[in-house]
Amino acid sequence: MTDIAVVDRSGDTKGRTLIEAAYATLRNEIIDGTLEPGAKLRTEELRARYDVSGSTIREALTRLLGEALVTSEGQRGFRVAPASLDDFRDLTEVRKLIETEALRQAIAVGGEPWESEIVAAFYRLSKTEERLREDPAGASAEFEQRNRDFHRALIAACPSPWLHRLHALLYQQSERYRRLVASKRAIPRDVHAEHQGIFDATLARDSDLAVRLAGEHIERSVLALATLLAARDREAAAG
Amino acid sequence: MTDIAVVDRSGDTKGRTLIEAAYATLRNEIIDGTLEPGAKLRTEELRARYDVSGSTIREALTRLLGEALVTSEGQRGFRVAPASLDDFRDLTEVRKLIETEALRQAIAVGGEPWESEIVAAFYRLSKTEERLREDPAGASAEFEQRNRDFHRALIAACPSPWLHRLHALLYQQSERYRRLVASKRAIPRDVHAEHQGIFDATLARDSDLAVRLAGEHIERSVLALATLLAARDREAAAG
DNA sequence: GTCAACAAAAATATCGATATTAAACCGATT
DNA sequence: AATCGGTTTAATATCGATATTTTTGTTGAC
Repeated sequence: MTDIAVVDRSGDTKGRTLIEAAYATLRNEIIDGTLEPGAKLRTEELRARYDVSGSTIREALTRLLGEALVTSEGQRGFRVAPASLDDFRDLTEVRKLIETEALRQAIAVGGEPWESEIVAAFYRLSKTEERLREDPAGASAEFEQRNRDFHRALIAACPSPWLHRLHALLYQQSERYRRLVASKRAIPRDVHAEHQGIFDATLARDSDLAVRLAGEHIERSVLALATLLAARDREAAAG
Repeated sequence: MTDIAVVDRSGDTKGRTLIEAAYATLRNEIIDGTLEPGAKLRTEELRARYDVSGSTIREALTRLLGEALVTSEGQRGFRVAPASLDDFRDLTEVRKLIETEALRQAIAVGGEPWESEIVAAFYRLSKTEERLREDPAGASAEFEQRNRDFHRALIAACPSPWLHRLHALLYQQSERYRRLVASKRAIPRDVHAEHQGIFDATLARDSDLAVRLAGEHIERSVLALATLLAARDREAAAG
């Protein structure tokens, strides 16, 4: 006679089913770095932490397998997917390919509702960027959310479900790396100006320019991480 | 030591763990059409059929979720992913994008080992194509295998793990549609000639031509399915 | 000291049963 | 006839325990 008759909906962990809840929590913790790349994911430990059964955890982990956020080897359990600069470089190139194609298609067919959604998303993002300048730590989660919304709004009019699916997959992957950079206060970038450029070009229906700017925007994040890691290596060597 | 722990499991239904075995079998049955698009996947039924426990089936199904071969809705269980001409059209466009990019990169950096693997794969494929002409039903599984091997060999030298991953995902999806066409005896296509063209252009390192031919090759399968479905609709209307 | 063989110990994979939820049914009411 | 409520039935989601496999640790030989 345990007490859980109604699914506990505490915190950011939404999901009507227990598996979905565990899945969402786990995913967040992997993306925001709480669970570090390569870390072993013991079912017993997680089971205790989330207060659910082993099979429930197992199924949540299996889902993350499909999103390449965890790996699983034979009879040796699960781990958080490893992260490396090489992987990020590769990921970024492919994301650029997908995202720019989606953007091009969106610009080609998007109508007024699409445009106004972009305007709204850009406005919200800009507001959060201001807040971020005052309170870098506090507004960070909100910034990630709105950044994602803005990028999604840009390509929302792209008619290809598969492009959207792949984009979601790749974006999520890169979000993990981005947070790593953000948490370690990397070189300051004028992200707002970059967004503004993409925004203007998109609404002006200038495909080539929008695609070019978006591509550069995506690439810059790699540069940021590479610089960060290089600096860390130097520190490690010196200290 | 970089580890891509994704087991190859191409084709066969064996696997070290029961879950993997169930997963492989299920996947094959979905791809080859034994389990029809949209069909309900009751755990109890599958449990009995494969003689394993419910959770085992459940986990196998969850894996297929990540490959978009099954869908799952809230508390309403699993189904085989639906198939439609629209989906196939979309899928094909995106696959073209990925596969041609991978091919371009492979041609740019591939060395002699890559070339010789292509020659070997092309030879094997050609042999099977001959056999297929005599025994259309019997050699079909082998043809699928070798066709896949050939396409994979073409892009094997592409250095991007993410492109390979996406390609595998999309290729698998389209394989399901292709088998549908094959089983219904569609309009005859000179697939061999198409393969020959891609083969020649690739070994000649003519990126633009190879990419163009590969793109057309991929597109033709859509045409085949569209024609087939149109014919079926006419029959249904008439009969 | 290194290695191998083997015995605990830990972790994973798998099971069968139970609790929860959605679907099917069915009669009463408008 | 169609719709609404409540009841039964079927299916799913979840659990806790067991069977297997991997990892760890120890001892004895070389």
